Amino acid sequence: MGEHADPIEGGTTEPTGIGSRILASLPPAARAMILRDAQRYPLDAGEVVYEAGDRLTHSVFIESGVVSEVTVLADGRLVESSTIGNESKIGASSLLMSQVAARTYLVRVAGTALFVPIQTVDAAVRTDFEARNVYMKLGQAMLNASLQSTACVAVHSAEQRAARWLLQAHDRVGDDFALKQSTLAEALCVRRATVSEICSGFAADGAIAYRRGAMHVQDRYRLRRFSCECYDVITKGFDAAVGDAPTPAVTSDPPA
Amino acid sequence: MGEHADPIEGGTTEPTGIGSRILASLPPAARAMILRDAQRYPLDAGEVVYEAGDRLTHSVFIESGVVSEVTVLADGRLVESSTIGNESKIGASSLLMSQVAARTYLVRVAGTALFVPIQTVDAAVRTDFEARNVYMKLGQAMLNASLQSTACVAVHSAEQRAARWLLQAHDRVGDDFALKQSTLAEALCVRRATVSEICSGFAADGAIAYRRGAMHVQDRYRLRRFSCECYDVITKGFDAAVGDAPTPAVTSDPPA
DNA sequence: TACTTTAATTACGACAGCGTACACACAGAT
DNA sequence: ATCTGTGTGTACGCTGTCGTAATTAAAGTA
Repeated sequence: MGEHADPIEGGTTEPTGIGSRILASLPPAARAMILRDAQRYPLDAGEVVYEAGDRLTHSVFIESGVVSEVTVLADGRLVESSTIGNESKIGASSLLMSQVAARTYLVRVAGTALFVPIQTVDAAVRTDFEARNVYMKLGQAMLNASLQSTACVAVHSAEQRAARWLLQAHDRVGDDFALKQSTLAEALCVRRATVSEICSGFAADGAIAYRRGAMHVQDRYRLRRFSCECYDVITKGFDAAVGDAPTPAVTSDPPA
Repeated sequence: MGEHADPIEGGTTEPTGIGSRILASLPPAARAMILRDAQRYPLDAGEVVYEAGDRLTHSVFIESGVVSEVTVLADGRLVESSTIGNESKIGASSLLMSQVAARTYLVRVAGTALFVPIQTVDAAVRTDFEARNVYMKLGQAMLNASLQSTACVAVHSAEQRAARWLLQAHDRVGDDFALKQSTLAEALCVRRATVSEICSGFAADGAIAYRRGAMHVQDRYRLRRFSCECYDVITKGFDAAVGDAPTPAVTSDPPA
Protein backbone atom coordinates (compact mmCIF):
# COMPACT_ATOMS: atom_id res chain seq x y z
CA MET A 1 0.00 0.00 0.00
CA GLY A 2 1.32 3.44 -0.91
CA GLU A 3 2.40 5.95 1.71
CA HIS A 4 -0.33 8.40 2.50
CA ALA A 5 -0.15 11.98 3.66
CA ASP A 6 -2.56 13.04 6.36
CA PRO A 7 -6.10 11.75 6.57
CA ILE A 8 -8.89 14.05 5.52
CA GLU A 9 -10.77 16.23 8.03
CA GLY A 10 -8.73 15.44 11.08
CA GLY A 11 -8.77 11.69 10.81
CA THR A 12 -10.00 10.87 14.28
CA THR A 13 -13.18 12.72 13.50
CA GLU A 14 -15.85 10.04 13.37
CA PRO A 15 -16.78 9.73 9.69
CA THR A 16 -20.37 8.93 8.97
CA GLY A 17 -19.55 6.12 6.60
CA ILE A 18 -22.76 6.78 4.76
CA GLY A 19 -20.94 7.03 1.46
CA SER A 20 -20.02 3.36 1.68
CA ARG A 21 -22.98 1.18 0.79
CA ILE A 22 -21.50 -1.93 2.34
CA LEU A 23 -20.83 -0.10 5.59
CA ALA A 24 -24.32 1.37 5.48
CA SER A 25 -25.84 -2.09 5.20
CA LEU A 26 -23.98 -3.47 8.21
CA PRO A 27 -25.84 -3.66 11.52
CA PRO A 28 -25.24 -0.52 13.64
CA ALA A 29 -23.04 -2.19 16.23
CA ALA A 30 -20.60 -3.65 13.69
CA ARG A 31 -20.63 -0.43 11.69
CA ALA A 32 -19.84 1.65 14.78
CA MET A 33 -17.01 -0.68 15.69
CA ILE A 34 -15.51 -0.33 12.23
CA LEU A 35 -16.00 3.41 12.00
CA ARG A 36 -14.27 3.93 15.33
CA ASP A 37 -10.97 2.82 13.78
CA ALA A 38 -11.59 4.26 10.31
CA GLN A 39 -9.56 7.00 8.72
CA ARG A 40 -10.66 8.77 5.58
CA TYR A 41 -8.08 9.26 2.84
CA PRO A 42 -8.35 10.58 -0.69
CA LEU A 43 -8.04 8.15 -3.59
CA ASP A 44 -6.07 9.95 -6.27
CA ALA A 45 -6.34 9.01 -9.92
CA GLY A 46 -3.58 6.61 -10.91
CA GLU A 47 -2.76 5.73 -7.32
CA VAL A 48 -2.01 2.08 -6.49
CA VAL A 49 -3.91 1.12 -3.36
CA TYR A 50 -2.46 -2.37 -3.11
CA GLU A 51 -0.16 -4.26 -5.39
CA ALA A 52 -0.48 -8.02 -5.95
CA GLY A 53 1.53 -9.70 -3.20
CA ASP A 54 1.24 -6.83 -0.69
CA ARG A 55 0.26 -7.67 2.84
CA LEU A 56 -3.28 -6.44 3.44
CA THR A 57 -3.08 -4.28 6.55
CA HIS A 58 -6.28 -2.31 6.01
CA SER A 59 -9.68 -2.97 4.58
CA VAL A 60 -10.56 -0.11 2.25
CA PHE A 61 -14.20 0.99 2.16
CA ILE A 62 -14.68 3.13 -0.90
CA GLU A 63 -17.01 6.11 -0.48
CA SER A 64 -16.62 7.52 -3.96
CA GLY A 65 -14.41 6.97 -6.95
CA VAL A 66 -13.71 3.93 -9.09
CA VAL A 67 -10.96 1.44 -8.35
CA SER A 68 -10.07 -1.24 -10.81
CA GLU A 69 -9.00 -4.70 -9.76
CA VAL A 70 -6.21 -5.55 -12.13
CA THR A 71 -4.67 -8.87 -13.09
CA VAL A 72 -0.99 -8.61 -13.92
CA LEU A 73 -0.16 -11.13 -16.62
CA ALA A 74 3.10 -12.97 -17.10
CA ASP A 75 4.12 -10.66 -19.93
CA GLY A 76 3.51 -7.61 -17.74
CA ARG A 77 0.25 -6.53 -19.29
CA LEU A 78 -2.35 -5.10 -16.91
CA VAL A 79 -5.90 -6.33 -17.48
CA GLU A 80 -8.90 -5.12 -15.54
CA SER A 81 -10.81 -8.02 -14.01
CA SER A 82 -13.42 -5.95 -12.19
CA THR A 83 -14.18 -2.48 -10.90
CA ILE A 84 -14.86 -1.63 -7.30
CA GLY A 85 -16.73 1.32 -5.82
CA ASN A 86 -18.92 2.33 -2.91
CA GLU A 87 -20.85 -0.95 -3.00
CA SER A 88 -17.80 -2.93 -2.05
CA LYS A 89 -14.41 -2.89 -0.40
CA ILE A 90 -10.82 -3.83 -1.05
CA GLY A 91 -9.09 -6.51 0.93
CA ALA A 92 -9.70 -9.08 3.62
CA SER A 93 -13.25 -10.26 3.15
CA SER A 94 -12.71 -11.08 6.80
CA LEU A 95 -12.09 -14.27 8.73
CA LEU A 96 -9.47 -16.62 7.46
CA MET A 97 -9.01 -15.13 4.05
CA SER A 98 -5.59 -14.63 2.70
CA GLN A 99 -3.70 -11.69 4.16
CA VAL A 100 -2.00 -11.07 0.87
CA ALA A 101 -3.45 -9.11 -2.04
CA ALA A 102 -4.13 -11.43 -4.98
CA ARG A 103 -4.38 -8.58 -7.44
CA THR A 104 -3.45 -4.96 -7.96
CA TYR A 105 -5.86 -2.16 -7.10
CA LEU A 106 -5.59 0.94 -9.21
CA VAL A 107 -7.58 4.17 -8.80
CA ARG A 108 -9.19 5.06 -12.12
CA VAL A 109 -11.55 7.82 -10.99
CA ALA A 110 -10.57 9.83 -7.91
CA GLY A 111 -12.61 9.70 -4.72
CA THR A 112 -12.29 8.96 -1.02
CA ALA A 113 -12.16 5.84 1.10
CA LEU A 114 -12.16 4.76 4.72
CA PHE A 115 -9.12 2.74 5.75
CA VAL A 116 -9.75 0.32 8.60
CA PRO A 117 -7.26 -2.12 10.15
CA ILE A 118 -8.30 -5.61 9.11
CA GLN A 119 -8.19 -6.85 12.70
CA THR A 120 -10.98 -4.41 13.48
CA VAL A 121 -13.07 -5.61 10.54
CA ASP A 122 -12.40 -9.23 11.40
CA ALA A 123 -13.50 -8.70 14.97
CA ALA A 124 -16.64 -6.87 13.91
CA VAL A 125 -17.62 -9.53 11.42
CA ARG A 126 -16.68 -12.51 13.53
CA THR A 127 -18.76 -11.48 16.51
CA ASP A 128 -21.79 -10.37 14.54
CA PHE A 129 -23.89 -12.94 12.72
CA GLU A 130 -25.77 -10.38 10.68
CA ALA A 131 -22.55 -8.65 9.62
CA ARG A 132 -21.08 -11.94 8.48
CA ASN A 133 -24.24 -12.48 6.50
CA VAL A 134 -23.80 -9.16 4.70
CA TYR A 135 -20.23 -10.10 3.88
CA MET A 136 -21.27 -13.44 2.46
CA LYS A 137 -23.93 -11.81 0.33
CA LEU A 138 -21.37 -9.31 -0.93
CA GLY A 139 -19.06 -12.19 -1.78
CA GLN A 140 -21.82 -13.78 -3.84
CA ALA A 141 -22.48 -10.50 -5.64
CA MET A 142 -18.78 -10.15 -6.42
CA LEU A 143 -18.66 -13.65 -7.88
CA ASN A 144 -21.81 -12.98 -9.86
CA ALA A 145 -20.29 -9.79 -11.24
CA SER A 146 -17.11 -11.55 -12.20
CA LEU A 147 -18.87 -14.43 -13.95
CA GLN A 148 -20.98 -11.96 -15.87
CA SER A 149 -17.89 -9.96 -16.81
CA THR A 150 -16.20 -13.05 -18.17
CA ALA A 151 -19.13 -13.67 -20.49
CA CYS A 152 -19.33 -9.97 -21.32
CA VAL A 153 -15.70 -9.65 -22.33
CA ALA A 154 -16.02 -12.82 -24.41
CA VAL A 155 -18.82 -11.61 -26.67
CA HIS A 156 -19.71 -7.95 -26.22
CA SER A 157 -18.21 -5.14 -28.27
CA ALA A 158 -15.80 -2.52 -27.03
CA GLU A 159 -18.59 0.03 -27.39
CA GLN A 160 -20.97 -1.95 -25.21
CA ARG A 161 -18.32 -2.45 -22.57
CA ALA A 162 -17.36 1.20 -22.63
CA ALA A 163 -20.97 2.18 -22.03
CA ARG A 164 -21.19 -0.25 -19.15
CA TRP A 165 -18.01 1.09 -17.61
CA LEU A 166 -19.24 4.66 -17.79
CA LEU A 167 -22.62 3.73 -16.33
CA GLN A 168 -20.96 2.01 -13.40
CA ALA A 169 -18.67 4.98 -12.88
CA HIS A 170 -21.68 7.26 -12.99
CA ASP A 171 -23.37 5.22 -10.26
CA ARG A 172 -20.33 5.67 -8.08
CA VAL A 173 -19.31 9.28 -8.59
CA GLY A 174 -22.22 11.10 -10.25
CA ASP A 175 -22.58 13.09 -13.44
CA ASP A 176 -19.15 14.72 -13.60
CA PHE A 177 -15.77 13.14 -13.09
CA ALA A 178 -12.23 13.30 -14.36
CA LEU A 179 -11.46 10.52 -16.83
CA LYS A 180 -9.02 10.59 -19.71
CA GLN A 181 -9.62 8.48 -22.80
CA SER A 182 -6.29 6.82 -22.18
CA THR A 183 -7.46 5.71 -18.73
CA LEU A 184 -10.67 4.25 -20.09
CA ALA A 185 -8.67 2.55 -22.83
CA GLU A 186 -6.46 0.87 -20.22
CA ALA A 187 -9.49 -0.23 -18.23
CA LEU A 188 -11.16 -1.79 -21.24
CA CYS A 189 -7.95 -3.16 -22.73
CA VAL A 190 -8.50 -1.40 -26.03
CA ARG A 191 -6.56 1.30 -27.90
CA ARG A 192 -6.98 4.92 -27.00
CA ALA A 193 -8.03 5.45 -30.61
CA THR A 194 -10.87 2.98 -30.20
CA VAL A 195 -12.10 4.83 -27.11
CA SER A 196 -11.95 8.07 -29.04
CA GLU A 197 -14.23 6.74 -31.74
CA ILE A 198 -16.62 5.20 -29.23
CA CYS A 199 -16.86 8.34 -27.09
CA SER A 200 -17.52 10.63 -30.02
CA GLY A 201 -20.38 8.29 -30.89
CA PHE A 202 -21.79 8.60 -27.36
CA ALA A 203 -21.38 12.38 -27.48
CA ALA A 204 -23.03 12.66 -30.89
CA ASP A 205 -25.99 10.81 -29.44
CA GLY A 206 -26.13 13.21 -26.51
CA ALA A 207 -25.41 10.52 -23.92
CA ILE A 208 -22.23 12.14 -22.68
CA ALA A 209 -20.13 15.26 -23.11
CA TYR A 210 -16.42 15.54 -22.40
CA ARG A 211 -13.56 17.91 -22.79
CA ARG A 212 -9.93 17.09 -22.13
CA GLY A 213 -10.35 14.58 -19.36
CA ALA A 214 -13.54 16.03 -17.94
CA MET A 215 -16.35 13.52 -18.42
CA HIS A 216 -19.98 14.51 -18.07
CA VAL A 217 -22.84 12.04 -18.19
CA GLN A 218 -25.74 13.88 -19.78
CA ASP A 219 -28.25 11.10 -20.26
CA ARG A 220 -27.67 7.79 -18.57
CA TYR A 221 -30.64 6.25 -20.35
CA ARG A 222 -29.14 6.93 -23.72
CA LEU A 223 -25.89 5.51 -22.42
CA ARG A 224 -27.73 2.43 -21.25
CA ARG A 225 -28.92 1.82 -24.79
CA PHE A 226 -25.30 1.53 -25.93
CA SER A 227 -24.49 -0.91 -23.11
CA CYS A 228 -25.13 -4.62 -22.85
CA GLU A 229 -27.44 -6.11 -20.25
CA CYS A 230 -24.43 -6.98 -18.12
CA TYR A 231 -24.78 -3.58 -16.51
CA ASP A 232 -28.19 -4.54 -15.14
CA VAL A 233 -27.17 -8.01 -14.04
CA ILE A 234 -24.18 -6.77 -12.10
CA THR A 235 -25.95 -3.75 -10.63
CA LYS A 236 -28.94 -5.78 -9.46
CA GLY A 237 -26.59 -8.32 -7.93
CA PHE A 238 -24.95 -5.68 -5.77
CA ASP A 239 -28.26 -4.06 -4.94
CA ALA A 240 -29.48 -7.39 -3.64
CA ALA A 241 -26.38 -7.69 -1.47
CA VAL A 242 -26.01 -4.22 0.03
CA GLY A 243 -29.36 -2.58 -0.72
CA ASP A 244 -30.38 -0.25 -3.48
CA ALA A 245 -28.09 2.64 -4.33
CA PRO A 246 -28.87 5.64 -2.11
CA THR A 247 -29.45 8.66 -4.34
CA PRO A 248 -28.98 7.66 -7.98
CA ALA A 249 -27.38 11.04 -8.71
CA VAL A 250 -29.36 11.12 -11.90
CA THR A 251 -30.03 14.39 -13.64
CA SER A 252 -31.84 13.10 -16.67
CA ASP A 253 -35.30 11.59 -16.58
CA PRO A 254 -36.08 7.99 -17.39
CA PRO A 255 -37.46 7.39 -20.87
CA ALA A 256 -41.20 7.81 -21.28
CA MET B 1 -32.87 -29.97 -12.45
CA GLY B 2 -33.60 -32.68 -14.97
CA GLU B 3 -35.34 -35.89 -14.01
CA HIS B 4 -32.90 -38.63 -13.23
CA ALA B 5 -33.27 -42.35 -13.59
CA ASP B 6 -31.93 -44.47 -10.79
CA PRO B 7 -28.84 -43.60 -8.80
CA ILE B 8 -25.71 -45.57 -9.50
CA GLU B 9 -24.76 -48.65 -7.46
CA GLY B 10 -27.85 -48.86 -5.35
CA GLY B 11 -27.95 -45.28 -4.19
CA THR B 12 -28.17 -45.83 -0.49
CA THR B 13 -24.80 -47.53 -0.61
CA GLU B 14 -22.45 -45.24 1.26
CA PRO B 15 -20.24 -43.67 -1.43
CA THR B 16 -16.70 -42.92 -0.46
CA GLY B 17 -16.82 -39.38 -1.75
CA ILE B 18 -13.11 -39.56 -2.35
CA GLY B 19 -13.54 -38.46 -5.95
CA SER B 20 -14.74 -35.07 -4.80
CA ARG B 21 -11.82 -32.92 -3.67
CA ILE B 22 -14.01 -30.51 -1.76
CA LEU B 23 -15.69 -33.35 0.11
CA ALA B 24 -12.32 -34.93 0.79
CA SER B 25 -11.06 -31.71 2.36
CA LEU B 26 -13.99 -31.40 4.76
CA PRO B 27 -13.51 -32.55 8.34
CA PRO B 28 -14.62 -36.19 8.77
CA ALA B 29 -17.74 -35.41 10.80
CA ALA B 30 -19.14 -32.97 8.26
CA ARG B 31 -18.16 -35.23 5.38
CA ALA B 32 -19.87 -38.22 6.96
CA MET B 33 -23.00 -36.18 7.54
CA ILE B 34 -23.09 -35.14 3.90
CA LEU B 35 -22.29 -38.60 2.52
CA ARG B 36 -25.07 -40.13 4.55
CA ASP B 37 -27.62 -38.31 2.40
CA ALA B 38 -25.67 -38.42 -0.85
CA GLN B 39 -26.77 -40.25 -3.97
CA ARG B 40 -24.47 -40.84 -6.89
CA TYR B 41 -25.78 -40.12 -10.39
CA PRO B 42 -24.12 -40.08 -13.78
CA LEU B 43 -23.53 -36.76 -15.49
CA ASP B 44 -24.23 -37.33 -19.17
CA ALA B 45 -22.70 -35.15 -21.86
CA GLY B 46 -25.06 -32.37 -22.83
CA GLU B 47 -27.22 -32.77 -19.75
CA VAL B 48 -28.47 -29.63 -18.00
CA VAL B 49 -27.94 -30.01 -14.26
CA TYR B 50 -29.64 -26.75 -13.33
CA GLU B 51 -31.06 -24.00 -15.46
CA ALA B 52 -30.84 -20.34 -14.44
CA GLY B 53 -33.83 -19.64 -12.24
CA ASP B 54 -34.28 -23.21 -11.03
CA ARG B 55 -34.74 -23.79 -7.34
CA LEU B 56 -31.60 -25.40 -5.93
CA THR B 57 -32.78 -28.51 -4.15
CA HIS B 58 -29.48 -30.37 -4.13
CA SER B 59 -25.84 -29.49 -3.86
CA VAL B 60 -23.96 -31.36 -6.56
CA PHE B 61 -20.49 -32.62 -5.69
CA ILE B 62 -18.74 -33.55 -8.90
CA GLU B 63 -16.53 -36.64 -8.76
CA SER B 64 -15.50 -36.67 -12.38
CA GLY B 65 -16.48 -34.91 -15.57
CA VAL B 66 -16.55 -31.26 -16.57
CA VAL B 67 -19.54 -29.01 -16.04
CA SER B 68 -19.64 -25.58 -17.50
CA GLU B 69 -21.29 -22.67 -15.74
CA VAL B 70 -23.04 -20.82 -18.50
CA THR B 71 -24.35 -17.27 -18.68
CA VAL B 72 -27.44 -16.96 -20.87
CA LEU B 73 -27.38 -13.57 -22.55
CA ALA B 74 -30.35 -11.44 -23.47
CA ASP B 75 -30.09 -12.49 -27.12
CA GLY B 76 -30.11 -16.16 -26.13
CA ARG B 77 -26.44 -16.84 -26.65
CA LEU B 78 -24.81 -19.23 -24.18
CA VAL B 79 -21.42 -18.14 -22.91
CA GLU B 80 -19.25 -20.18 -20.59
CA SER B 81 -18.27 -18.18 -17.51
CA SER B 82 -16.37 -20.95 -15.74
CA THR B 83 -15.89 -24.68 -15.61
CA ILE B 84 -16.54 -26.84 -12.59
CA GLY B 85 -15.14 -30.24 -11.69
CA ASN B 86 -14.13 -32.39 -8.76
CA GLU B 87 -12.53 -29.45 -6.93
CA SER B 88 -15.86 -27.72 -6.53
CA LYS B 89 -19.62 -28.11 -6.41
CA ILE B 90 -22.78 -26.73 -7.93
CA GLY B 91 -25.30 -24.82 -5.92
CA ALA B 92 -25.93 -23.46 -2.48
CA SER B 93 -22.58 -22.43 -1.11
CA SER B 94 -24.49 -22.98 2.11
CA LEU B 95 -26.04 -20.70 4.69
CA LEU B 96 -28.16 -17.85 3.50
CA MET B 97 -27.18 -17.93 -0.13
CA SER B 98 -29.82 -17.66 -2.74
CA GLN B 99 -31.88 -20.80 -3.26
CA VAL B 100 -32.17 -20.07 -6.95
CA ALA B 101 -29.60 -20.96 -9.61
CA ALA B 102 -28.05 -17.79 -11.02
CA ARG B 103 -26.69 -19.55 -14.07
CA THR B 104 -27.11 -22.66 -16.17
CA TYR B 105 -24.99 -25.75 -15.56
CA LEU B 106 -24.23 -27.85 -18.59
CA VAL B 107 -22.31 -31.13 -18.66
CA ARG B 108 -19.53 -30.90 -21.24
CA VAL B 109 -17.57 -34.04 -20.39
CA ALA B 110 -19.47 -36.94 -18.84
CA GLY B 111 -18.77 -38.14 -15.31
CA THR B 112 -20.50 -38.76 -11.99
CA ALA B 113 -21.62 -36.59 -9.10
CA LEU B 114 -23.04 -36.89 -5.62
CA PHE B 115 -26.38 -35.16 -5.14
CA VAL B 116 -27.02 -34.00 -1.59
CA PRO B 117 -30.08 -32.11 -0.31
CA ILE B 118 -29.00 -28.57 0.45
CA GLN B 119 -30.51 -28.72 3.94
CA THR B 120 -28.04 -31.46 4.76
CA VAL B 121 -25.12 -29.45 3.47
CA ASP B 122 -26.30 -26.35 5.26
CA ALA B 123 -26.58 -28.20 8.53
CA ALA B 124 -23.13 -29.75 8.13
CA VAL B 125 -21.50 -26.45 7.31
CA ARG B 126 -23.39 -24.38 9.85
CA THR B 127 -22.48 -26.56 12.78
CA ASP B 128 -18.86 -27.10 11.84
CA PHE B 129 -16.43 -24.19 12.00
CA GLU B 130 -13.74 -25.99 10.02
CA ALA B 131 -16.20 -27.00 7.30
CA ARG B 132 -17.38 -23.40 6.98
CA ASN B 133 -13.76 -22.43 6.66
CA VAL B 134 -13.26 -24.83 3.74
CA TYR B 135 -16.33 -23.41 2.04
CA MET B 136 -15.07 -19.86 2.44
CA LYS B 137 -11.69 -20.80 1.01
CA LEU B 138 -13.42 -22.47 -1.92
CA GLY B 139 -15.44 -19.32 -2.46
CA GLN B 140 -12.23 -17.32 -2.61
CA ALA B 141 -10.74 -19.75 -5.10
CA MET B 142 -13.84 -19.53 -7.27
CA LEU B 143 -13.67 -15.74 -7.28
CA ASN B 144 -9.97 -15.89 -8.05
CA ALA B 145 -10.64 -18.23 -10.96
CA SER B 146 -13.36 -16.02 -12.32
CA LEU B 147 -11.29 -12.84 -12.12
CA GLN B 148 -8.44 -14.59 -13.89
CA SER B 149 -10.81 -15.90 -16.56
CA THR B 150 -12.11 -12.42 -17.22
CA ALA B 151 -8.58 -11.20 -17.89
CA CYS B 152 -7.82 -14.34 -19.88
CA VAL B 153 -10.78 -14.02 -22.21
CA ALA B 154 -9.94 -10.35 -22.71
CA VAL B 155 -6.43 -10.85 -24.03
CA HIS B 156 -5.50 -14.47 -24.67
CA SER B 157 -5.93 -16.21 -27.98
CA ALA B 158 -8.43 -18.92 -28.78
CA GLU B 159 -5.52 -21.36 -29.00
CA GLN B 160 -4.27 -20.49 -25.51
CA ARG B 161 -7.74 -20.80 -24.04
CA ALA B 162 -8.35 -24.11 -25.80
CA ALA B 163 -5.15 -25.50 -24.30
CA ARG B 164 -6.20 -24.29 -20.86
CA TRP B 165 -9.61 -25.87 -21.23
CA LEU B 166 -8.15 -29.22 -22.23
CA LEU B 167 -5.64 -29.13 -19.37
CA GLN B 168 -8.38 -28.47 -16.86
CA ALA B 169 -10.49 -31.25 -18.35
CA HIS B 170 -7.47 -33.55 -18.15
CA ASP B 171 -7.08 -32.76 -14.45
CA ARG B 172 -10.68 -33.74 -13.88
CA VAL B 173 -11.16 -36.83 -16.01
CA GLY B 174 -7.75 -38.14 -16.99
CA ASP B 175 -6.06 -38.86 -20.31
CA ASP B 176 -9.06 -40.07 -22.31
CA PHE B 177 -12.48 -38.54 -22.56
CA ALA B 178 -15.29 -37.97 -25.04
CA LEU B 179 -15.28 -34.43 -26.43
CA LYS B 180 -16.46 -33.26 -29.81
CA GLN B 181 -14.93 -30.24 -31.47
CA SER B 182 -18.35 -28.66 -31.58
CA THR B 183 -18.62 -28.97 -27.79
CA LEU B 184 -15.25 -27.36 -27.22
CA ALA B 185 -16.21 -24.64 -29.68
CA GLU B 186 -19.35 -23.86 -27.69
CA ALA B 187 -17.38 -23.78 -24.46
CA LEU B 188 -14.81 -21.37 -25.84
CA CYS B 189 -17.33 -19.32 -27.80
CA VAL B 190 -15.45 -19.79 -31.06
CA ARG B 191 -16.33 -21.47 -34.35
CA ARG B 192 -15.97 -25.18 -34.67
CA ALA B 193 -13.70 -24.49 -37.64
CA THR B 194 -11.40 -22.54 -35.33
CA VAL B 195 -11.28 -25.48 -32.92
CA SER B 196 -10.49 -27.78 -35.80
CA GLU B 197 -7.45 -25.71 -36.78
CA ILE B 198 -6.29 -25.37 -33.17
CA CYS B 199 -6.64 -29.08 -32.40
CA SER B 200 -4.79 -30.19 -35.48
CA GLY B 201 -1.99 -27.90 -34.30
CA PHE B 202 -1.97 -29.58 -30.89
CA ALA B 203 -2.04 -33.01 -32.51
CA ALA B 204 0.78 -32.14 -34.93
CA ASP B 205 2.87 -31.16 -31.88
CA GLY B 206 2.07 -34.48 -30.21
CA ALA B 207 0.24 -32.87 -27.30
CA ILE B 208 -3.02 -34.61 -28.02
CA ALA B 209 -4.59 -37.19 -30.30
CA TYR B 210 -8.25 -37.48 -31.18
CA ARG B 211 -10.60 -39.33 -33.45
CA ARG B 212 -14.28 -38.58 -33.91
CA GLY B 213 -15.08 -37.26 -30.49
CA ALA B 214 -12.54 -39.34 -28.59
CA MET B 215 -9.96 -37.02 -27.05
CA HIS B 216 -6.66 -38.33 -25.76
CA VAL B 217 -4.14 -36.17 -23.91
CA GLN B 218 -0.74 -37.50 -24.88
CA ASP B 219 1.57 -34.95 -23.32
CA ARG B 220 0.16 -32.43 -20.90
CA TYR B 221 3.47 -30.55 -20.76
CA ARG B 222 3.36 -29.86 -24.45
CA LEU B 223 -0.23 -28.79 -24.02
CA ARG B 224 0.81 -26.48 -21.21
CA ARG B 225 3.18 -24.71 -23.58
CA PHE B 226 0.24 -23.78 -25.79
CA SER B 227 -1.71 -22.47 -22.81
CA CYS B 228 -1.49 -19.16 -20.98
CA GLU B 229 -0.42 -18.90 -17.36
CA CYS B 230 -4.08 -18.65 -16.33
CA TYR B 231 -4.09 -22.42 -16.06
CA ASP B 232 -1.50 -22.26 -13.28
CA VAL B 233 -3.11 -19.35 -11.47
CA ILE B 234 -6.52 -20.99 -11.34
CA THR B 235 -5.19 -24.46 -10.53
CA LYS B 236 -3.01 -23.21 -7.70
CA GLY B 237 -5.94 -21.24 -6.34
CA PHE B 238 -8.05 -24.36 -6.05
CA ASP B 239 -5.17 -26.41 -4.71
CA ALA B 240 -4.78 -23.86 -1.93
CA ALA B 241 -8.48 -24.15 -1.10
CA VAL B 242 -9.12 -27.89 -1.24
CA GLY B 243 -5.64 -29.39 -1.20
CA ASP B 244 -3.48 -30.62 -4.05
CA ALA B 245 -5.06 -32.81 -6.67
CA PRO B 246 -4.94 -36.48 -5.58
CA THR B 247 -3.34 -38.51 -8.39
CA PRO B 248 -2.56 -36.26 -11.31
CA ALA B 249 -3.48 -39.05 -13.72
CA VAL B 250 -0.46 -38.09 -15.77
CA THR B 251 0.99 -40.54 -18.22
CA SER B 252 3.71 -38.37 -19.68
CA ASP B 253 6.77 -37.26 -17.79
CA PRO B 254 7.57 -33.66 -16.87
CA PRO B 255 10.07 -31.96 -19.19
CA ALA B 256 13.72 -32.51 -18.34
C1' DT C 1 1.17 36.82 -27.27
C1' DA C 2 3.70 32.94 -28.36
C1' DC C 3 5.27 28.59 -26.76
C1' DT C 4 4.82 24.04 -24.58
C1' DT C 5 2.40 20.23 -23.09
C1' DT C 6 -1.10 17.09 -23.04
C1' DA C 7 -5.54 15.30 -24.90
C1' DA C 8 -8.19 13.91 -28.77
C1' DT C 9 -9.01 12.85 -33.70
C1' DT C 10 -8.11 10.56 -37.84
C1' DA C 11 -5.80 7.36 -41.01
C1' DC C 12 -3.43 3.09 -42.86
C1' DG C 13 -2.32 -1.62 -43.33
C1' DA C 14 -2.45 -5.97 -40.68
C1' DC C 15 -4.67 -9.88 -38.55
C1' DA C 16 -7.48 -13.01 -35.60
C1' DG C 17 -11.54 -14.87 -35.67
C1' DC C 18 -16.29 -14.80 -37.93
C1' DG C 19 -20.23 -16.83 -40.85
C1' DT C 20 -21.02 -19.74 -44.26
C1' DA C 21 -20.39 -23.47 -46.91
C1' DC C 22 -18.85 -27.62 -49.00
C1' DA C 23 -16.16 -31.74 -49.24
C1' DC C 24 -14.30 -35.67 -46.97
C1' DA C 25 -14.07 -39.80 -43.79
C1' DC C 26 -15.19 -42.94 -40.63
C1' DA C 27 -18.85 -45.93 -37.86
C1' DG C 28 -22.82 -48.24 -37.55
C1' DA C 29 -27.00 -49.99 -39.85
C1' DT C 30 -29.26 -52.38 -43.59
C1' DA D 1 -21.06 -53.96 -49.56
C1' DT D 2 -23.42 -49.96 -49.52
C1' DC D 3 -25.75 -46.28 -47.41
C1' DT D 4 -26.35 -42.75 -44.05
C1' DG D 5 -25.36 -39.85 -40.26
C1' DT D 6 -22.18 -37.45 -37.78
C1' DG D 7 -17.60 -35.63 -36.90
C1' DT D 8 -13.74 -33.23 -39.09
C1' DG D 9 -10.91 -30.48 -42.57
C1' DT D 10 -10.59 -26.56 -45.47
C1' DA D 11 -11.84 -22.36 -48.14
C1' DC D 12 -13.89 -17.68 -49.09
C1' DG D 13 -14.67 -13.02 -48.09
C1' DC D 14 -15.87 -10.02 -44.08
C1' DT D 15 -15.51 -7.20 -39.83
C1' DG D 16 -13.76 -5.37 -35.43
C1' DT D 17 -9.97 -4.20 -33.36
C1' DC D 18 -4.95 -3.78 -33.49
C1' DG D 19 -0.30 -1.14 -33.83
C1' DT D 20 1.55 2.78 -35.29
C1' DA D 21 1.66 7.41 -36.12
C1' DA D 22 0.70 11.94 -37.95
C1' DT D 23 -2.52 15.91 -37.13
C1' DT D 24 -5.39 18.95 -34.60
C1' DA D 25 -7.03 21.25 -30.47
C1' DA D 26 -7.20 22.92 -25.95
C1' DA D 27 -4.96 24.35 -21.42
C1' DG D 28 -1.12 25.96 -18.94
C1' DT D 29 3.22 28.90 -18.85
C1' DA D 30 6.29 32.50 -19.88
